Parts: sequence; C-alpha cells; structure tokens
Amino acid sequence: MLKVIACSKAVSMFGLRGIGDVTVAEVMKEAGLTHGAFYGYFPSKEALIAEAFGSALPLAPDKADTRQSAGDYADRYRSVRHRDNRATSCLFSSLGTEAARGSADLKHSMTEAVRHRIGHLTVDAKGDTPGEKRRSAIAAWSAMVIARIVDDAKLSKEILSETRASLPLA
Amino acid sequence: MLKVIACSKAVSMFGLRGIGDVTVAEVMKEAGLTHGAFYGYFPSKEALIAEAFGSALPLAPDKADTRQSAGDYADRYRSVRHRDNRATSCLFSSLGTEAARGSADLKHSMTEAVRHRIGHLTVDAKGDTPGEKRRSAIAAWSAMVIARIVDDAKLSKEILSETRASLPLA
DNA sequence: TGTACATCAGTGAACGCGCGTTCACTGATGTAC
DNA sequence: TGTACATCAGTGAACGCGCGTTCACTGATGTAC
Repeated sequence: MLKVIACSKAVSMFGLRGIGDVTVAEVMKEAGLTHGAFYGYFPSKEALIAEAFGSALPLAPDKADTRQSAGDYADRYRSVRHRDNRATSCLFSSLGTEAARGSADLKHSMTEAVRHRIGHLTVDAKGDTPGEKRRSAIAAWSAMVIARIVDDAKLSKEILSETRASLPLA
Repeated sequence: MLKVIACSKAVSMFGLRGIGDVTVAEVMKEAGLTHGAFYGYFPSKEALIAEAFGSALPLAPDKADTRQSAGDYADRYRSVRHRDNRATSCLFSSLGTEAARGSADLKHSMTEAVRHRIGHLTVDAKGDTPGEKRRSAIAAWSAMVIARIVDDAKLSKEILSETRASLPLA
C-alpha cells in the first residue's frame, strides 16, 4: 500500500520538477514517513523510478483509458487545465526526454505506452483507411505532446488546435 | 573563443546525457582547461546552460538553416544517423522536457526556436492554403521530434514516415 | 488477566561521495626604464 | 639588451552542501505461557 502511495506521489513530483530534482526524502515525506523507511520498500531510488513509471503508464489493456473513448481522452488532454497541470499530465510530455536517457526498462515501458496510446487514438482518428487513421493518430498525439512542452500560451494553443484536424472533438 | 567552445561542447554533452548529469568540470576538461577556470568565463553553471542553449538554437534569421530548404532540413532530420546521434540532434528532442522546467529565459528561447522552425518548415509543407501548410508543418515537426524520443526502431521509423505525408521529401 | 519475550515497521543520526563554487597561488607574457 | 615589475589566465586544493544510503535503535504489536 505504501508503495502504491509513494509511486503515485513520486510520479506527480517527477512530472512537476523532474526526476533528478526530487529526493527520496521528499517522496517519503509526502507519503507520510521519514526517509529511512524508504529502503524497507525499495532497494534504490532507481527502483522507485522504475516502479513509479510502471504504475503510471497505460500499459495493460485493462487500464482506465479503455473505459474512455479516444475522443474523450483527446479532449481532456487538450484542455488548458490539463495542459498546465504537470503533476497529472502525461509522462511523455513532462518527462519524455529524461526517460529516454533512463534505464532500458524505462525506455521500453515508455515505448510500449506510446504504442498503446497511438492504437487507442487511432479508433477515433480521421481517415478513410486504417492506414490514414493511424497516420492521423500519430500526428495528433505528437502535436498534443509538443503543445505541452512549449511554454507559450498562444503557440501551444495553435499546436493543440492543429490536432483537431486529425482527431476531431468527441 | 573559449566560451564558444565550451558552449558547443556543453550542448553536445547535455544532449547526450542530460543537463543535470554533466558537470562543470567535465565541460571545462572537454574545452581543454581545468574546472577552476570556469568562473573566469561564466558566473555559474546556470549561465553556461543559458548561453549554450542560446548559441545552439536557431533564433536569428541569419542562422545556418535559412541556407537550407525546409525539405532538406526535414530529410536530414529524418535520417537514421541523425536520429540516433543525440549529441548533434535538435535540442527539443534531446532536452525538451528538461528545458521546459528551466529558467524563464530558457523556456522563452525554446519557444522562439519552435516558432522559427515551424515557420521554416511551412514553406515546403503540404497544403493548398497557408493555413493548411502551417498545419502540416506543425504535424510534421511534432512527429519528427517524438520519433527521436521514442526508443524503438520500428515505431520511430513509422512515426517518421508518417511525417512524409505532411512534408514530402525534398 | 498478566508477564516476558519476539518481531518488525519506522526513526533519525551519520557516512560517503560528488558537485558547484571559491581562492591563494603559479607562471607566462607584456611593459617601463 | 637586460632587469624589475605588473597583469592576468589558468591551476588545483579546499569548502560547503545536499543527496543516496546505512544502521543502531525505538516502540508498538502480537504471541506464548
């Protein structure tokens, strides 16, 4: 149970401030314990990172977003509130380039999450053939991620609105 | 002169290993001096980061890439060799999410670089109207960046090839 | 019910290490006479 | 040309700090009798 809490807190903090800036002690404090207890749950900070990402990425097909249509997901993703909340935002837009330099496991998890997400969005994406739909999903998702990274309201909004051409409103 | 060298080395090292993992001493060693000399050139590591990004981002309209057509740029960007070389690759794909958490100046520089790049790619992008061309440029550039972050040859290639629909070969 | 003991999650002081930063010093170069 | 001095980029030892990690200890809880 505490592992679950720690992972969830860690993901939020990582997204907000970056993996390197978040200390083991801070995560444990958020979870309600002192730093010494950390090693009763995780063998190392590296392990926490791996577990935290694993718990947050939509890898298994039975995760929350299958209950959510692709269009709904996209709408929520494109909302300004969601865009500006790095703690709850998608891991790719908040930690993508850091994770790409992480362990092989981490990179693999991220890749699988991307694959999963693209497949998910393809359902509602624009296009006459499956190939076109998939292409639209890739274009839309990529632009949604980039819009989150860009730190300029106007440009970010423009990039987001571009995605509506590929993936319409629900 | 040494500042220029240090910035250039720093950018490569940052791209390869992340900003946080590169030490002041390492940058100076690459530049051929010892760490103590660093503060004769930069007031702090933060300042090095800012200068390094400033020197690497295509902000001024007289920079190299105006000599390069958008199609040529995209082709080079999409080449496998370039994709896999994090030292010379675009700052957005190697350090985007870290930079988004950096200083206001850094974020501003990154945003301007994105704006510049999109404008640049719009020239050769697909579309009948200026609006459509711009939309294609955004879709293509976003997907190119994402393809670099994804750590899986097959998926990365697929994402890259998607961009050819929006931005054809030169 | 009461007593003695075992267990074990959690505490917090302490350690080791690496990094950013400082600073007294060096030694090469230039300048005045 | 030679001597004395000033300058100043660069050196490398040292400092301070924060972080990951360890570990002896605590104290609450459960168990045996």
